[in-house]
Amino acid sequence: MQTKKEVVQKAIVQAASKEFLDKGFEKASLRQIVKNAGTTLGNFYNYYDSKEAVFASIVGDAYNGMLYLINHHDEWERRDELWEIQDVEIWRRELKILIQPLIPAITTPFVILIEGSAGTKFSHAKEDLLQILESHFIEHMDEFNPHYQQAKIARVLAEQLVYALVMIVKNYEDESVRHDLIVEEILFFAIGVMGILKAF
Amino acid sequence: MQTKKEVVQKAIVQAASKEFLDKGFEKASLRQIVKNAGTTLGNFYNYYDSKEAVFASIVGDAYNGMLYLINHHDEWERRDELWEIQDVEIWRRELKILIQPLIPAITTPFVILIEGSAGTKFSHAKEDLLQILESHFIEHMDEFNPHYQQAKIARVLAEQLVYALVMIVKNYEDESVRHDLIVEEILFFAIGVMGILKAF
Amino acid sequence: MQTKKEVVQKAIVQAASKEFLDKGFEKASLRQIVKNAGTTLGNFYNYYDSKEAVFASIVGDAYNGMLYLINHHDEWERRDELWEIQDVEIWRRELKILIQPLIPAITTPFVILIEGSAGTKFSHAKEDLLQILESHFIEHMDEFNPHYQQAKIARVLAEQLVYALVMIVKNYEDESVRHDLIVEEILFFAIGVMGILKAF
Amino acid sequence: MQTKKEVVQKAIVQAASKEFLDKGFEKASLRQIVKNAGTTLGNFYNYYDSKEAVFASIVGDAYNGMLYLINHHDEWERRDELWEIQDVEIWRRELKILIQPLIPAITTPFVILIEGSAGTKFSHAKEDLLQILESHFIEHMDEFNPHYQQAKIARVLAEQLVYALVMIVKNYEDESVRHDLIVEEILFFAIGVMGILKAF
DNA sequence: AATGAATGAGGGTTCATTCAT
DNA sequence: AATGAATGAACCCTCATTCAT
Repeated sequence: MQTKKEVVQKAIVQAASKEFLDKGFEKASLRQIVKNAGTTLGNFYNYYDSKEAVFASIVGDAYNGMLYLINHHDEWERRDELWEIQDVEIWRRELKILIQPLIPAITTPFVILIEGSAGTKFSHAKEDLLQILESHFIEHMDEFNPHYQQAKIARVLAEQLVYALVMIVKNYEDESVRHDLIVEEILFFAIGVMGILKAF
Repeated sequence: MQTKKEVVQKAIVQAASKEFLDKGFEKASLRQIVKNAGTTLGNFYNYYDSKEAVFASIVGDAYNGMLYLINHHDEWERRDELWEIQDVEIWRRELKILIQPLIPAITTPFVILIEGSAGTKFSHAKEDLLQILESHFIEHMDEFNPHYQQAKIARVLAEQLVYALVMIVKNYEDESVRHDLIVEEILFFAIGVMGILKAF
Repeated sequence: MQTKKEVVQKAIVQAASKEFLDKGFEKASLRQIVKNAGTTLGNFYNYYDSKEAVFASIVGDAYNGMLYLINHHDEWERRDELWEIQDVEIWRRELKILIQPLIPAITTPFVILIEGSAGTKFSHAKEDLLQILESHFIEHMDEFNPHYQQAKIARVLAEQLVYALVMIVKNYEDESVRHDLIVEEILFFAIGVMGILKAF
Repeated sequence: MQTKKEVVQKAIVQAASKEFLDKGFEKASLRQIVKNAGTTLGNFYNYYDSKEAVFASIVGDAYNGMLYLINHHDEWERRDELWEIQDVEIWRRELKILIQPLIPAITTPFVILIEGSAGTKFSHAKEDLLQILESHFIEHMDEFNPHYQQAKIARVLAEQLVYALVMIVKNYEDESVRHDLIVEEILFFAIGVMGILKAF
């Protein structure tokens, strides 16, 4: 029946999510997944066509969300007046609102997509995100201080920002905790970037 | 005899380093390593007892160095007066010197140890480093501002600092470039942390 | 009820026939059959007990017909006077009539039986037919020329005659085309056999 | 050692040849092959990269030989004067010589190539051969009797000629027996074709 | 009559490791 | 010191069939 099917399907998705999160797509074992889901290997294929199919079903939305963000990155926050503000508390307050629409995207599937998609058709996702962030940073850094010497750091910053988001999701499950930490992370990030770009 | 042996051994270590760096211990293929090293599977075992043995020989020094740093972390730089300085350029200059002894530790074996040791007896190394950093951060943050609310960010900061160092090594081979970027990263990091802790 | 059942059953038989014809019994996929029949795996077993059962229902009549022909092969055409005729056109005309009763037997189920029954209880059918034909040929050849040296060719001739009929059915769907080609084939066959048996 | 390796390799090739001959590429089971070869599945991959690789090593020469014959088919026998000869015994004698160079090509690997290559990169081989034969036949038939009505039989004839060669190899292992039967088959074939084309 | 979830055996393939030579 | 054949477990996937609903 429908009911039973959904139960097993959810069990598979949950077990698969954990496995993909822990080991990534390639090292993930279907045998382990179905064992944890309480079903059998053969039965798995009544629900998904392949290991990659269940992966896609898990990260699909996160991927499309990311694509949307990337394709609309020119509409990202242009709250340039913020950069003049010196009061961190005001920053916090503003960021908390600014970040709001991003929160639903920063979830376990997003982490799996970024960290565990090697060997799948999504393997380029992480690089796509990093490149858009890197060029975004370089652009901002150049606006802010065209004489800055260490433009190469942009790549490293992009990687660590993405990684920070990933780690927040991995370490903390509570949504409001995640929200606070993402705000704090971006605050930290913005201040750090500004700091290395100008005296203060 | 001795000479030839060393040549092969070096070839194995080099090929294995590249493989471990690219794929991590578990995904690394011994067949690929010996092929790139120009020897055979059987002969590999004349040099190392196992896949893990060659891994250990590669990351061993980095691990011990890391252990030393961890065990002597109470002797870490306490240039507290720096925190009063507002001029970023002075920070840069001082950090460049301060960082100097750390540079030799931030190498490919270190990256392999941190990123690729899952499945080996070194798998706890990353966590050990992260915990010492995390508690170190918490300590400093508490000194700096005992009223700060988001202590949980310490964990995330620790992870991203380590990750940033890893990325610098992975993305840039030139040593002086690495040095500059590490300085810049730590500068960015310090400013960011200070920023979220207090108004400025 | 009855009506619906027959519709489904016919759909199954039709889809199965195509699948068995294309791939033979063993390579045929039940999943493919039910998909093409517009029903489900489970429902298939309300109509047939097994993959082999539907196979049997398809080839059963062809098999019994073949059995009948084999068991009554001593009553086969003995139009011995034909062998004296030299005019091919007369042969054609006579064969066209002689072949008539055979035509309804040379159909898709017959082809499936001969070509696709490996792995079923009908797997011996092809061999049975070949043996009767072979001994039939040997008998005729011996009558015709007792000094002929290559009696072993009888086996090969039997196989290729059967195969030719199979190919005619497989390649041409139009019944009158089939009829013409069967006549031509048997004509070709008879002339060839006579040819290698004697000068003419 | 080399010796041992060759023994196993030969055992694999022999067992695989039998399996491919009996079941064709797709239905052939590697597990069955290695069992009959007296080795293990894992070890098989020390000798061949894949199931298809061992298949290719078996049929490769036969395929190249066939390609050569196809590409040089315009140089095939043009012993047109033979067609005027009425004495079958002379035909036999001439064919025996004419066929000689073809014999080494008509072997077990050839049979596997023609009958068992579905699912491999050689799957088109049979069709290639059939098409060249069919057009060859049509050409000759048209020369011989431009008014002949049943040109469609050319396809059927091509298929049964190839099949006859396959059956000769499958049924008889002795080389001289094969030679005699191939001669007889082609003799039968030529006479049959001539017969349906003209009165005699 | 119909669904499709569940099972278990088998398919080809890759792997680190052992060992006789 | 060097070879690579041999092993056995694990990998993802497909299959015909059964059965509760």
